[in-house]
Amino acid sequence: MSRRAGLDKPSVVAAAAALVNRDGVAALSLKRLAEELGVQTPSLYNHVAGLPGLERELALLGVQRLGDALTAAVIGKSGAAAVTALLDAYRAFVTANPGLATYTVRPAALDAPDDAERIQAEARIVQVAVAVVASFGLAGDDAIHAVRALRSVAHGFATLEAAGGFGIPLDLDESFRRLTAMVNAGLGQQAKIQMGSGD
Amino acid sequence: MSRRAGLDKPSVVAAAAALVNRDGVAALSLKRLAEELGVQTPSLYNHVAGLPGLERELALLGVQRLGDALTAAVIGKSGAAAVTALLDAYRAFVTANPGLATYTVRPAALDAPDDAERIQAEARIVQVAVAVVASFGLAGDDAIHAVRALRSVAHGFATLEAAGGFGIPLDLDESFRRLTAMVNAGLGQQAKIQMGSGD
DNA sequence: CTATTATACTAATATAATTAGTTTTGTTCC
DNA sequence: GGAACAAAACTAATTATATTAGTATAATAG
Repeated sequence: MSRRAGLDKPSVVAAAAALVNRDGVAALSLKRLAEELGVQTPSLYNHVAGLPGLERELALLGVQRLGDALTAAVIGKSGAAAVTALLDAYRAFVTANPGLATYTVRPAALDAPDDAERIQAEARIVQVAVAVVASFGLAGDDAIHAVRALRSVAHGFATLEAAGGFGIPLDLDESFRRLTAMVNAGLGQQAKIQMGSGD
Repeated sequence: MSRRAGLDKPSVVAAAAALVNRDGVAALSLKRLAEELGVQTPSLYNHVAGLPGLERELALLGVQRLGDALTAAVIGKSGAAAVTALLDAYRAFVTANPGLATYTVRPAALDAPDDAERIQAEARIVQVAVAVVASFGLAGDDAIHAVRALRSVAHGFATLEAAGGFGIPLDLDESFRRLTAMVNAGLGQQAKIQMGSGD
């Protein structure tokens, strides 16, 4: 039994992510995390800058992983297929990482305007979404409005689902399919209007 | 300067609600709340059952106020006008009460299945939403799917907006108008399908 | 006016975050 | 292989908060 636990920043952050995904963000404490890692609480300060620093790392990890998932989901797709894949991937990410997903909501720009790494990771997600709506024929302000709609729908449904907010025993997949269809129809309508205005 | 601060449960909960709306739910502590009320921390235990009890009261207050707002918004309306009013009222509530709204997400049934007061307040909101989609011509499972869509859209947009999640300087009201129009179009489509299946 | 209750208090305990300073382990360089 | 260095863990101590127990005082009912 060596005195070295063999920790480093990634392993500490990964353990914290597992903790918040399992027991919720309210359950995160350095004490508890240290116990799970078989180490004394102050030892964690060798790897993360206290609780605020750990939360920053969780936010970065969450945004990066979400960006990876969304990017992978839409590769080679366009139009309605891309929108459907994007929404499904967002929902799947939140379902699989309910704790981590919580940290992806508040933009870095508000609390840490100098955190280029986080801001860049967030920008990548917006870029993916913009590309998806572009493949639908939307550009400019229309594209931004459309991205906001996509994000609202995906975030709203997935967050409520993860929080256990849909109590009635009726197929959630079907609810999400219908919501996705509604979004695709709405974006198609928008795209038609936009093309018409180009004359 | 009397020794009595004149507190009671409603005033303590109201002060806590103001605190979380102003500074966020993470800023809520009995210490801080007691300071704002000009009292020592343990005195709060005469009015609420510690921090967990206070959070329960905030959840109840939030769900009741949200129910009031939604009910008032849709009185005398039906169809698309009712849906629009419902979504607008939800968004306005979250904007005006970002902290309190946080406590309305997780259903009481999960943590406190015996808390009849909270569960009833939550049921009232569902009833209002069901009535709105019924006025649109939706019933049964279709109504439940529609209510989930409404809630996802409203919750998603309003939560992201309140969290400052929409960074790009483009009119948020216009984004919400388009999202609302999309929902109304989608529900209208659903209603048409449902009527057709009745033959 | 007295008895009762409610409200606020002080004192004490427990848990968690954080800082400071120390020890031990692993690595690098000669 | 041994010395020097850096990294990672530790112990000890401080601070902040929640909570409980027990006490005193103000408001109120009879």
